[in-house]
Amino acid sequence: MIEPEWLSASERGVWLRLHTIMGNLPGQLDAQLRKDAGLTFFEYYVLAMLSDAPERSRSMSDLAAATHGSLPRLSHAASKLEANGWLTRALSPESRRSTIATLTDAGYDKLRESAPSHVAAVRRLVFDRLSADDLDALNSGLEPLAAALIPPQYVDQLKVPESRTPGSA
Amino acid sequence: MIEPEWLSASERGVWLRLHTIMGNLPGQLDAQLRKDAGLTFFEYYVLAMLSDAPERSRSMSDLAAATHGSLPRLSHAASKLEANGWLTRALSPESRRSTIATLTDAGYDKLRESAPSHVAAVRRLVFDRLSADDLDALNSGLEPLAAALIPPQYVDQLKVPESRTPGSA
DNA sequence: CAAGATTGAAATCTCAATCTTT
DNA sequence: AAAGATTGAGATTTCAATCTTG
Repeated sequence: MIEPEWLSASERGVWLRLHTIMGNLPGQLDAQLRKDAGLTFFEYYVLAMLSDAPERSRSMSDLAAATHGSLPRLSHAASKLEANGWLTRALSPESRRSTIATLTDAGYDKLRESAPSHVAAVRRLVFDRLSADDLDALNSGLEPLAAALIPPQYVDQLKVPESRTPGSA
Repeated sequence: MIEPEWLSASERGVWLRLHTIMGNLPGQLDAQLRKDAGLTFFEYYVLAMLSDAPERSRSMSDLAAATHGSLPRLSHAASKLEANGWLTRALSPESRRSTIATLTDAGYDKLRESAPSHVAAVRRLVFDRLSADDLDALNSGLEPLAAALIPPQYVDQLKVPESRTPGSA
C-alpha cells in the first residue's frame, strides 16, 4: 500500500478499524431501516433529532448540524418527509430568513414505530460487542475525533451527561 | 429523543460520537479527494487496496471486501476507473467465473499523486487529535466493532502487525 | 454582501434482475 | 442451484446556482 507508510503501526490499526466501521456500519443500519421502516438512516435521524428538541422543532441549520448532513441534503430529505406528513416547515416568526421544521404527530408515531428494530440493530452490531471497559475506552478515544469534525458550538452536545465507572474519574 | 431511552449514559456517549464520526468524516475526506484528485473516497481505496496486493491484483469479490463496498458498487466504480486507464479487468485463468482487477502503472501513478493530500487530511482530521493513549484505547475498543462488521475470513486483516506500548501487553 | 435555505442537474449508490461458470 | 460478477433503473447525494432576508 502507499498510505500506511505515513502511519505508524498503531495509527494504521486505528485507521483500518475506523475505515471498516465507517464503510460498513452506516450501510447495514441503512438497509435495516429501509427494509423494516422505509426510511433511510439519515431520515430516521432527522425525525429523531426533532423529537428530541423543544416543541419538536428546530431550524433547518440546527437540524442539519444535529443530523450531520449538509443543508441541501437535509432540504431534499425534508421535502420527502413533508410529503409523507411527518414534518412541517414554516418561516420563523422572528427572523424570516430561517425555516423551522417541526415533527408532526404522525412523524412522532412513525419514529416510535421504527425505533425498536433500529435500536435492536444498533445493539446487535455495536453494544452487544462492547464491554464496560470498551465503552470507557471509546468514550475517551472518540471524543477528540468527534469534536474536531463539528462546529465548536455543537461540541457540548457530545458530552456524556453523567459519568459512570466510579473508579476512573 | 426516543432511542437513547434504550441506551445507558455511557452507551449514548459512544453512539453520539460514533454517529458524528460516521456522519462527517467520510464526507470531509470525500470532498478533499474530489477537489484535489478527482477521485471519490471509495475510488481512492479501490486503487489503494490494489496497490497493496500481490501483482497489484485482486478478484472483484476480494476487492469489494477490502474496500468495504458491495459488488455492484465496486463494479460501477471499476468501470469508471477502467475508462480512465487506472485499472484493467480480466477473467481469471483458473476459475473463469471470477474477474481479476489489476492496477495499471497509470493507476499507481494516480494513487501516488493523490496520496499526499489525502494522508495530510487524515492526519489533520484524525491523528493530530490523538495521543498515544488515545490510539491504544481506540485500537482495543474499535476492534470488536470492526470485527463484527466484516466476514470472518477478513478479520485478520484488521490486526495490528506489531504491538506498540511495551508496557500494556 | 453574508447567512439561511431551496432547487435542479449531474454523479453516485442501492436494489433487483440477469448472465455465466462451477 | 450457488458463486462471481455485471447491468439498468430508481433513489439519494453532491455541487453550483439561485433566491430571500438581515
